[in-house]
Amino acid sequence: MNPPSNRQNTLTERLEKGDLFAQPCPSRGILKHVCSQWGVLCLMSLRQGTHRFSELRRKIGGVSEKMLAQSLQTLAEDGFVLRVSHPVVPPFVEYSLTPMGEEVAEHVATLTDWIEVNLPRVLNARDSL
Amino acid sequence: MNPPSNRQNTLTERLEKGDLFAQPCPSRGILKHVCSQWGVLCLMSLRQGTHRFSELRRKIGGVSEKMLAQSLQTLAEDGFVLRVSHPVVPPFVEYSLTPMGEEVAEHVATLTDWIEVNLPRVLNARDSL
DNA sequence: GCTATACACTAACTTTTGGTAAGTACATAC
DNA sequence: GTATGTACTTACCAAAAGTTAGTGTATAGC
Repeated sequence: MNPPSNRQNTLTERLEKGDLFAQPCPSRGILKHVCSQWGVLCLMSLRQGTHRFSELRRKIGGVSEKMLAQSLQTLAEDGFVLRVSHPVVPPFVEYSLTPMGEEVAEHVATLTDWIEVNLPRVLNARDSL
Repeated sequence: MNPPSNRQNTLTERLEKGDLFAQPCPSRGILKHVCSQWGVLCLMSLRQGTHRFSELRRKIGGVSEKMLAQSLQTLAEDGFVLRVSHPVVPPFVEYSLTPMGEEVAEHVATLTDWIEVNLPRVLNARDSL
């Protein structure tokens, strides 16, 4: 008969489900990675299949190599993107979505689709200010 | 005579539907506003009803007044948020979602919900690196 | 009457992040 | 032998985000 909740348990319980309104919640970080300008574009690109680094670079207009590498790295760390490096020269690296990545990407896609088709409405709203 | 407005026409045509992969597309800006750290939190808060500035400030853990004001302003400019200022003293300002705001907010919510419930999976993926 | 607080901001300043340009090693094409 | 492509990294600078303090007025507590 132990007291059921020590500090560990309450912390774990708290983290079982995220709360974005809570300042220290790690879900905020994930949201940042997924919603970052280049993060969403990476996810959207990879939804159409495996890509090499340079393919992504050409596809995503305006990314710098630094930001692309950084975005892919954080997405890989979060388990959304799989990085496969073939040890050849010149370098050959393939990026693809993990199953978890496909899930988020799908939700992100519905959002970006909405924005793309409703662009005129938004521009209209801006004009009529 | 005067410069032809066919430039505006081609521009308008181009902007009829956005393309996030295109560098100069204004949908990128909208995405930034909607997906910004405080932008999403504002939308999620307002989905639960009209709020005053200070209510939002208390609800969204960790926002500074500057960033909250800025986020609400850009969301209002894009037509997602309605700002109603009652000319009384002390100030009384109410923020709510426009119909268009409710639409985006819904899509953002499915994303944030996914992140909140799948937090453990992501944290797990990070640990097993 | 006097101080404190609440309200919704804004402005000045500092820190963090994002973006740009260049460098790396090696291979193929011209 | 020069140019190009590959997947990055590093140093540097500009832009964004965060922090702190201030604004004017009205209620609340002492």
